[in-house]
This record gives sequence, C-alpha cells and structure tokens, in this order.
Amino acid sequence: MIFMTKADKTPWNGCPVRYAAGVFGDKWSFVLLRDVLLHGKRYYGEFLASDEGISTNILASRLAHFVETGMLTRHVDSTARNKVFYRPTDKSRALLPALLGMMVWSTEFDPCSAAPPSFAPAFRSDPKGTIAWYEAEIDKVDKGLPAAEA
Amino acid sequence: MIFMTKADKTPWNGCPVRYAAGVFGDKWSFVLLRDVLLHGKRYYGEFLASDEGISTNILASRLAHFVETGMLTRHVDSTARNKVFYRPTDKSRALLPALLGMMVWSTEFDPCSAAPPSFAPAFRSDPKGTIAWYEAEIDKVDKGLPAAEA
DNA sequence: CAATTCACTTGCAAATAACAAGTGATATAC
DNA sequence: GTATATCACTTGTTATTTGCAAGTGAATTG
Repeated sequence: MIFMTKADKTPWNGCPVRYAAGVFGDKWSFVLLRDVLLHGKRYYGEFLASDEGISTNILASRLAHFVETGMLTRHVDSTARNKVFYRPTDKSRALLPALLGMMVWSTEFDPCSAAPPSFAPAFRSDPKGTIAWYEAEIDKVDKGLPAAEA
Repeated sequence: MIFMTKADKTPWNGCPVRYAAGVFGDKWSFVLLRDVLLHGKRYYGEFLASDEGISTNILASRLAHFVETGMLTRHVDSTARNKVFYRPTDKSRALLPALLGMMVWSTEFDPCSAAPPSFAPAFRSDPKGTIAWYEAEIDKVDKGLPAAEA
C-alpha cells in the first residue's frame, strides 16, 4: 500500500486527498491511467511498450495495486491464453474528469506542451461533452476485447 | 527533478500527464497542495504540523521543488524574520479544479470518506461556483499575510 | 545575553525503484 | 510432436529515495 507512515497508522482516515494519493499518488500510476483511459491500452505488453520505459517489476506491482484498489480488473485473453489484459472499472473511469483537468492545467503551464491547442478550450467550453467523448472511446476499445474471463 | 528515467532523456517531451506527474506526482506533493490550497496553510511550521507527519528533509525538498516549478513563492516574514512562508502562485491555484475533481472522486469511492456529503453534489451542480468559493478563501488567507518580501 | 524558536541540513538505516536475468505457461513453426 | 518463441510475470542485485534523529546557524524572546 502506498502512503503509510508512522503518524499515519490508520490508512488515510477519511481525507479525500490522501485517499487519492494512496490509490494513484505516484508517477507511474499517472502514466498507467493515461494509457488505459486515454490511449486505449489494455494489455500488459502494451503498457510495457510505452515511451516512459517502466520496468517489469514496477509494472506488475502497479497493476496489482490497481486491481486491489478496484481500478482495473485482470483477464486472461480467451483467444491467446498466454496474454493478459486489464479493463478499467467504473472507479477508474470516474477519474477522467480529474485527469482531463490536470491535462488542461499542463497545457496551460508547460511551455513544451505537445497537446493540441484545441484541447483546453474544448474542455473548458464543454467539459461534459469532452468527458463523454473520452468515455465513448473507452467503450469502443472495450467492445473490441475478447469475452471477459477472470 | 521527479520523473526522469533511461528512456526519458528529454524531461517530459510534451505529454501533459507526464508533465503533471513531474510537478506533483507523488504523495507528499498531493498533501502539500491540499494544505496550501484548501487548508490555508502558508508557513513551513504549519506544513510540518499536519497530521501526516512529513519529515523535515522531505518537506524542504518538496517546497524547493515547488518553488523551482513555479507553484509556490518563498518569503521571509517581515514581522518575524526567522519565519518563512510560501504563497501559492497562479499556476498552483489553477490546479484547484483538478484537485477538487479528485476529491469528488474520492468521496464517491472511499468507503471511509470523511468529506461532508454535500461536497460532491455541490461541486457537480456548480463546479465554477465551488471553485470560485475556494479561490476566494485563498485570497482571504493571502490578504492576511505580511507584505511580500523575497 | 542566555535560552528558545525557527527553517532548514546532515548522516545513517530502511524502503523502494531500476536494471538484468530468469521461469514457467502457452503458442507457433516446422 | 517437438523445438523455438512469446508472454506475463519473478527474482536478485544495485542505485536511488525515503524516513528518522540529531544537528546547525540565524533570529527572537525573556
């Protein structure tokens, strides 16, 4: 479990910010959420292949943590049983608004931002519509996955 | 600098999620942002006193990182020159929407959440108004601070 | 002017991350 | 049907980061 110190015997005793920090408060969780929610990645091998170069042990531990915390569910690919994929749950999908909000912030303050200039204005003028668009993309990806199997 | 690995020579080359992870993608940054933006804390001693029990070296390094990345400015208290306070900048204040979004998410999914039940509905029905309320609280706190001095 | 407060710094032990090299299960090629 | 390759991890080792305790020097208080 991320986030437990001496002064913090009870895991996070109700503070929402600390709860969030416990679930995804580290850099690799950020990029995994991006890959799942924004880039349509589902397979272990896809996560491993992303530009940041996460190492296999860290990837495995973060995926396990996300499964434990109900952010992802793990499935064996029924058409290729040596492959494994992870699906976002309602809980992780519900982070989309916050994640998009962070991205708007980054595009505003990162001088090197490579986000399309239309993104921040679009989100600001119609946040619900923008979120709905990403939700629909997630649905499309998940429709293309093999039948779920624990 | 947070977030540099072998495969990541150029700091974050444009990805907004990675930029965000580099600036505040660790658990202590989350709670410091909470303390500054939501709890009106400004002084080194106030941050140190928060429930989580951050240690002095980590606090110093995180504050320095926030100053480097333009999230906070450091000031010597002109009425007590052995005390130091940190003010949020426009950049950190601009994170309020994302931070509040995370908190809404936490209150929805943390079974132990101690957030007032009115918070999430209030934010959902009037996000701009809720954000404006927190902005105003920040302004109030900053008005009470001694004259800025580098 | 002695004791205290304050914002850090330093040193060290423990935890975590990064990297490299397996391992066992499944899948593909012949 | 067997050899090879692919896949999702584990394991082991080293490097980096964290956490804790104990300073340190400047400024303040008594």
